[in-house]
Amino acid sequence: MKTPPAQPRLAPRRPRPTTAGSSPWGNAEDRARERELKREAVILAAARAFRDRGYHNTSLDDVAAALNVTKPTVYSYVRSKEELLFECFRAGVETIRAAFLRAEGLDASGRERLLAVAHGYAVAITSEFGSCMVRIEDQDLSPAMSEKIKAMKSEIDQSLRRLIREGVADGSIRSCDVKMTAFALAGALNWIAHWHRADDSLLPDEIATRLLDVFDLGLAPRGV
Amino acid sequence: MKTPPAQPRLAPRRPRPTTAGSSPWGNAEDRARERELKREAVILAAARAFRDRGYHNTSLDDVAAALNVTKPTVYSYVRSKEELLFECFRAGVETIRAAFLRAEGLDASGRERLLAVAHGYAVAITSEFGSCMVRIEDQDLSPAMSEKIKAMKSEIDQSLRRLIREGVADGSIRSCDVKMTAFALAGALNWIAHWHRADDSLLPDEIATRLLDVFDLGLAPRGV
DNA sequence: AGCATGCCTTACTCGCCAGTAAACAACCCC
DNA sequence: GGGGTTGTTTACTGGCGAGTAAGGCATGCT
Repeated sequence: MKTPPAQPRLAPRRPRPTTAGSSPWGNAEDRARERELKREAVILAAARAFRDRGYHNTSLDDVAAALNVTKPTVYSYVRSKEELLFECFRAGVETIRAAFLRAEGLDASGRERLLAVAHGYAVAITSEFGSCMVRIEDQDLSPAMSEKIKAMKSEIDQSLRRLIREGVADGSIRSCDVKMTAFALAGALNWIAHWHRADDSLLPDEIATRLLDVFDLGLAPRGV
Repeated sequence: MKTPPAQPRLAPRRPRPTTAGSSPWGNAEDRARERELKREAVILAAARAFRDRGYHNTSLDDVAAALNVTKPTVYSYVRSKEELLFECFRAGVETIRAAFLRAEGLDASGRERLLAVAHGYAVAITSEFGSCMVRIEDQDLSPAMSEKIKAMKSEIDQSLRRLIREGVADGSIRSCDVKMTAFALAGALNWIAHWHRADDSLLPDEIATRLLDVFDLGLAPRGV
């Protein structure tokens, strides 16, 4: 790794702060903001690397290189590789949680809300954080972190089951094994991360619609 | 790791060959057979460890310890850790391929054959090799091995799609996006490996039936 | 100017683990 | 009972990568 001082090493300090020098206004919080942006960039770069090469096949040197910085710089934004993985997971969960919040407020039948959630879920999985999240195995984290992750996964699972139960209750979903149906749906959705490529010919929206088609009909009561 | 010669270290050479000493019959092939059994035991132990703790969190010392032997012994049955992973994958694929062979000969509609395959698939995933196989990421293997694995995965995918197409052709499956439907089904099935535990209250057969229920109805033509 | 403060760098340490060398023990057949 | 063979052990090497220490360089305040 002999890199004589060639290469215009990006970010040798930003040339000037975002708010021009004319503003003597306390830019301490300006800097905190910039720091947060950089932290997010680190997490995004990690998510991409973890998704493409896997957690264990990615060294923090790789992540740093993708950002044109060196490893200790990465360590100034996260405490450990594990924290980095956890943040990727959290970001992925956040996009899915958003799908729930969006659809749960809808004034529609249980089945319609479930499918709206699933649609948003599917789209989320095609994103960088979403696909990274699905691949994360809790065995790779310390017991403490692992518990947190399991709790978040469980929360999503429980929300799915609740929606299904509500659909069954209001008659928009035929009677079924709620747990298994939730697993089947979550499996079909999560699995997207294993075959979807960014250069796919289908848009995420189209993927979601076609993938969920079989569930749409499979969940509806007979004769509808 | 100071282990003074205590502990009754299993398998300090089997006390006597399977065929008693009375048989002077060439036991060269008897030994080859025994060797093959041991090799399979190594692969099974690896599959269990990989499934429980993940490939990267499992050292060959771990695998050896599970067999009450030491690492070099493991190396006398496989060339490398990668080969071990590949053999686990192959064993998993084999059980699934068997499900295809069993169901494809059936004299039934495309949908019935598809669901029979899926049922066998689901049961296979609950097995040690099946669940291990699903978790294997091809990023963890050398390019050569990775290609082999991708080819095998693709073969399974193509077989699923073919069954779906046949079902559509004979009218037992409603018109649908074949590729997406195959992905949805494969996802629901593969995902079993991520939630199923050996001590599950449901038998694999029951799991398969209930999980596939939504597909059964979702694939059937309307009004059937 | 000159001190303080972040930020980023080069240059390490240290543990883990895949893979290997060589010795050692049991078996087999003559 | 020796010599070959096979299976297993103890005891190593070598590299990779997570994490750290310490210095340097720009900015910015006074």
